[in-house]
Amino acid sequence: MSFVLFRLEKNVNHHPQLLVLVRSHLQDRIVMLVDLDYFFAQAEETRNPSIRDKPVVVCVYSGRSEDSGAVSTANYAARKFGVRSGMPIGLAKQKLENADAVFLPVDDAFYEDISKRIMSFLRGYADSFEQVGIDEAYLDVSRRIKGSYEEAAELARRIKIEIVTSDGLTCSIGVGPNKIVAKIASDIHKPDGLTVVKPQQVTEFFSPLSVDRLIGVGVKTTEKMRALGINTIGDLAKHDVQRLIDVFGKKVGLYFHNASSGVDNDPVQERAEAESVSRISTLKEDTRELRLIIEKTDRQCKEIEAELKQGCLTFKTVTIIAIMKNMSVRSRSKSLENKTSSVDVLIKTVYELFEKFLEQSDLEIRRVGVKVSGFARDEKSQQQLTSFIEKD
DNA sequence: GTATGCTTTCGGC
DNA sequence: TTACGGCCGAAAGCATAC
Repeated sequence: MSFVLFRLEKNVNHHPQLLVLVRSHLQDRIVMLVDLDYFFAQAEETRNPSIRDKPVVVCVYSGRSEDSGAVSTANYAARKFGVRSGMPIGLAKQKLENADAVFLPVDDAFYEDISKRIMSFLRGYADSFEQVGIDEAYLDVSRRIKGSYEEAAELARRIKIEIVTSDGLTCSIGVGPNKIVAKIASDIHKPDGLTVVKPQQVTEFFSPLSVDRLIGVGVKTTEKMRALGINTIGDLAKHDVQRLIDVFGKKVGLYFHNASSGVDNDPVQERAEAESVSRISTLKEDTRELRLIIEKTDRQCKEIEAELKQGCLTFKTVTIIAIMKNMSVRSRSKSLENKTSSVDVLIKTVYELFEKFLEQSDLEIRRVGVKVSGFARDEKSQQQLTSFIEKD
């Protein structure tokens, strides 16, 4: 994206008026990030208000034993006890001993339903719209707000009221000149926050923040940066670009450099359809027995087939995923000669990949998964579906 | 030299 | 003291094909 911008500016350098036009169009944006607070847990609170004041922990149970699985989301009452997303359920239970906590299984269909309603009216407030995951969305409101941050804040307040009124949920909103600033702004006062960062405030706002506030900076990258003496976003902004590129690679290094100064030309736009579909699940026990693995993956293949059928999609590449006893992740993939939608081909390919994989490794396997990618529309089944709908 | 495929790693939600 | 989900995408390094 920044490459396109560079070429544009280079070409219009001979035409000063055009340059101003391009620049103002790209730079004077107002972007909003709306993030539904602790979404799954809050959704559960609306369904059963009596749990509102208790610690609520929404879990993905793996089914292996009573408490095996991980925490998906916890409300703030639970977070006060140190409960975090991704944490083992058993550990969360220990932290919440005698706290009168509520543990609930995830109910994806319920959350999806709420999300769809909210996203569809949010879309109506934006010049352009980009949903991220189930509970977040960017709104480019530049045109309808005409460059006024005061009006943007007013719109944000209206949106917050509308979400509370329609679905009883609070959200946190960040407003800024681009997606990165809006995202970090939304993060700063949670829950039920509203933070507006104007262009001239970006440097002051960013400098003292820890680098891990940036999207793309997780545990590993934070460690690497710490080793380079980079702790805050301000430190990152002062660091030599070439050094960042040497350490993190060209694309990521440049991204860190620009992001740290609050520079981001990434447009707000609807995301494309998914490029892969996968299923992964935990085995009853760790094993190296092909039969037990295939029992699980056969079901996964059938689920994947059903999902692809809805979009009339064929696939080209099959990947198997194995999470070993020690939690290390392994994968193997194969690209087929021809695109297909056949579940039999999928099942057979998965079998062969796992058979070969087992010969190459000697650790027991804990979780297994199947992924397909390289999609294309299957025109034949699309026509059948269309004529079926027309007849109806 | 370029395009594509395969595998791994990292990170977001 | 341990404990441990299920998705998704981006990118890099390497191998191979053309």
